[in-house]
Amino acid sequence: MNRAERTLISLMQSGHRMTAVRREIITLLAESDAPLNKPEIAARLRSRGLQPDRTTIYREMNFLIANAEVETVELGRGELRYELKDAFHHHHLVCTKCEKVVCYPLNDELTAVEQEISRLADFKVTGHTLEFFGLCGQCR
Amino acid sequence: MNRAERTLISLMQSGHRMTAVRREIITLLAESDAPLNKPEIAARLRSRGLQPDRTTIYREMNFLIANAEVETVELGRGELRYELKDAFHHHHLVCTKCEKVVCYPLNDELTAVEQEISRLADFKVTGHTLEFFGLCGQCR
DNA sequence: CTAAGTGCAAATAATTTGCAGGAAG
DNA sequence: CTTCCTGCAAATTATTTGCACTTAG
Repeated sequence: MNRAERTLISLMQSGHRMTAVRREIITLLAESDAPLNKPEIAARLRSRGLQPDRTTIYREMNFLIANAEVETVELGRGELRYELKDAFHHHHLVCTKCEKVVCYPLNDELTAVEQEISRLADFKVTGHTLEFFGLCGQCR
Repeated sequence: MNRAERTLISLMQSGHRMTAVRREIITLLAESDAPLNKPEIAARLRSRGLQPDRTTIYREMNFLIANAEVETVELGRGELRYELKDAFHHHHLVCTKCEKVVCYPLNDELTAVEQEISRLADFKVTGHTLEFFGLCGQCR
């Protein structure tokens, strides 16, 4: 069972309906190796024969986020990108020249830092975002 | 000489003009303890007696970024926030309940990670963004 | 004076909301 | 059948561009 199937089944088992738009958004996010923004999602739906109204995409992304199946990512351009929630926590390497994005998993390099913050700053850390910018192999 | 004055002088020494809007944006960013978005900047300019057109604010933020005096920050809401470039590299603690933001400096906790990325992923890291989310002392 | 900055209008794009009709289960 | 989903319209907000006028130096 792949990522898309797992997500589809999880939502249906929670009693949610499975519409064509919902199924295809989940599938195309599962097949993408980088987070996508809304225009990209709309374009990929079109190439799959679906042309939902923009409103539907807005509402569907909110639905998927509310149901914890999708996460947002920000890569420095003031826009939200979306990716399927994954089993493993990961970050991104963003090439500032060709804009390519690849995922990069980190384990507990930050847990010591987060504990130090809780201690020094009176702040209970529950999450973080970490993105790296630079030049990919082809662009350097 | 404070941060605002340093920025003003740096720009003028580079041959740039110092207009009222430019001076006040720099001053209010220097006085803010958290990055501001465009509506917040507009509101603070108004309370200082300036009501520039939105266009002017867009252009001025682009100018300050192009001249490396201001940086953008993204805090998970799909919008850009702006802060004066500081002498020390820092990150942010964002309270997910009251939305308060405080700065948090880190030294070289990530340099080992970045070196590992260069080695393992064929990617030359030139920068990163790191933001922490959680509950501040008053909200936990 | 002259280049840079500004306001205004216009065009475009992004986002949100309500409502009525359509579809999943 | 009943609830959820969807499209459409409308309102609001955000962003960009051109052009003529203003101002800093």
